[in-house]
Amino acid sequence: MFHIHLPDGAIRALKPASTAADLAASISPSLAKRTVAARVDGKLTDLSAPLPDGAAVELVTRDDPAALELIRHDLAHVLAEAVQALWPGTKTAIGPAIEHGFYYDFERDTPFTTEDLPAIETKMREIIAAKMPFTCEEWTRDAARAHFEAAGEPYKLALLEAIPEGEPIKIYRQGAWLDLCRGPHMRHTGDAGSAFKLTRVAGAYWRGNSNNQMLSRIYGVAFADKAALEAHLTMMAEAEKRDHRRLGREMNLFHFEEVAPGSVFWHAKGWRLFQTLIGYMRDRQEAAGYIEVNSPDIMDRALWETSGHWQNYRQNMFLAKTEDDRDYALKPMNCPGHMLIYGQGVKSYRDLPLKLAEFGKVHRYEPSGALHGLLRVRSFTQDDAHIYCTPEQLTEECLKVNDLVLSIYRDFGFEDVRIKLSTRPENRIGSDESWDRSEAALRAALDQAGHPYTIFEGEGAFYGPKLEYVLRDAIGRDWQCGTLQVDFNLPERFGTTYVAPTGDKMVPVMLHRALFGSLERFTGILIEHYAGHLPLWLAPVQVVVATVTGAADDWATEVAGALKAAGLRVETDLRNEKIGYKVREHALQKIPVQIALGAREAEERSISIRRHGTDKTQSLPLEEALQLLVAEARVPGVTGHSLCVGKP
RNA sequence: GCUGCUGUAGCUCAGAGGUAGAGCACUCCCUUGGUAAGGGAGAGGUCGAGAGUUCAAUUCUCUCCAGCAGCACCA
Repeated sequence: MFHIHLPDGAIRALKPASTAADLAASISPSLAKRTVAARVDGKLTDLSAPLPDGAAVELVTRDDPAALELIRHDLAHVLAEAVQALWPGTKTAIGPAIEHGFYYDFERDTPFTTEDLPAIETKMREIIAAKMPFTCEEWTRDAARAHFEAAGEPYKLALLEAIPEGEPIKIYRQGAWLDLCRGPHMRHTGDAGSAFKLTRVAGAYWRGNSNNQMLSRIYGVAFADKAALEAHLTMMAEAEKRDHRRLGREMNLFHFEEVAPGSVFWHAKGWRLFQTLIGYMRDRQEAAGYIEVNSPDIMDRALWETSGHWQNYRQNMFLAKTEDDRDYALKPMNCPGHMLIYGQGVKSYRDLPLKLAEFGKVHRYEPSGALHGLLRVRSFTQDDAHIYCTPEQLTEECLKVNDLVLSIYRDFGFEDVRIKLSTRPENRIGSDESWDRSEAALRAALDQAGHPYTIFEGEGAFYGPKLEYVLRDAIGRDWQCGTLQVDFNLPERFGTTYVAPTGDKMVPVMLHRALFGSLERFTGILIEHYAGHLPLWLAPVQVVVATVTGAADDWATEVAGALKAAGLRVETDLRNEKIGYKVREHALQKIPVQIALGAREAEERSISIRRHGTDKTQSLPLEEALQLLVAEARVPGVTGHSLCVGKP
């Protein structure tokens, strides 16, 4: 007899070679109607595939989260059929489901434009309405090769050749159209539903390799139902509202110019935010035993040859040749400078771990297409530090960095942090043995910390493996910020040593680490994370004191003076405008606290306070408000009382 | 860097082969007004840069620069 195990533990007897569709039908007609696929022994499969005897089968209905991937993948096929119906001869490459939707890559003499999308979408809806059944066939390699050769589909042929010998070659049909595909698919094109939208066209390299042919990619978003699609589109609109490039302009924080692509012009308010972050980090690092140093921006080629940057990183460096024909380079990293600072004087094991920190501005010639507001620039300030320690101290130092970085992110409300471990890349310096040790040290620290992590093979820096800290913002987007890298190579290249207890000269291990990563980037992330509504301690202007009438000018000046004396960042607005006008303007500037003063307040020596994001006002004595605001404006972290006033 | 798109006033955007417009912002005047836009007047642009076609180019063509989306790369 033929048995199937159901998720609730029940065992069901069916006729041999039954399919999941038969199983659903045997349970109930309504279930059969809603079921679009099955999970057989944990793996998603077609409803029409024969079940193995004794399999654990879970029926997947269309509203199952697992069906979402099928919806998106089905739509990719529908998209390809629509495109080939509209433009016969278009070559197809690959079309997977992705986060939020799907895409398909095509090759065509003239790439698609957004004007083509409505027609394609209409065609897709026709194909969906036709409810063409998806059927799976297994072909021989020769048959498949013959078919795709005849069809003029070189990318399919390449994909076919990449399928290992012995694996089945599956063809999915929907009506007259077919595709080489691993599957699974739902019952018919109608199951894909109508909650989708083609969003954009873009170029994409065949197989993701920039040496390959550029294909034309069409993207779509898709969800199980209209509500989810709407929610996603709303979320996209929300992300656009938070765009730091737009908020940066509106809030007068920074701007960019054509003469300096990828370099920030910080306005007074943006710079204050930037410096507040530096002040905060300086406090946290000082408490963690770091000492701050500073190294030159431009250094001779010889240094970069010693460090290996000249050989391995030159295409990313800004070079400077002087009148006397000497080659300099703007530093793309701070580490070589720190090597020279370490190298001054003899270091003892008693000096270790030595933690040199620098808010160094580095320049990297990034590809033009990579630039993106503050998030990807060509000159940026790192909260960089290099920790020199003994091999015995290595794991503990990694752990300390890990604790520090997570604690710092928490101060900004980033609780959800993922860690990536990137191992040795092809283009690298140093022996395999030192790479073994470096990678092992990072693993050991992570295991001890008990924090889960994901390994990315071959993605380390050329001098060492690295941890990367990815944090998730208020609307669920991921941002890569901090990094921790182990380096056995640079100390060797620079001949760096310390005197061990035995009196022998030993080579220290070095850690590179940055917690914000790039101050520019982190500022941009914060703007988006907070949607411009910065917490009081970060807001460049914390309080605006605005008058209702000229009669309150003196009182407003006095109030502002008292707030300033208490260390708050305050501006006054005594303009000849109505209070509603002033309130609106400062609300648009996302000023956290507005204080409105009229004849009444001047008379009572009180203040009327209004918090950003509300339309409520509260009347308070000045003293009380002062205490409240000062407490709220306190910088989190170690000293807890620094307001960064007058800090560099 | 690659593919596609875009570049007109501080911002958001119209516009046409015959040397430019709107709203907001800005300046000035009137208004002293109680929590998201009071009224009036005014000023403001080598139409991203260079070349070409044309009697004439901001408009058409080409090259470059920058930006946007994606790819690739990356903090």
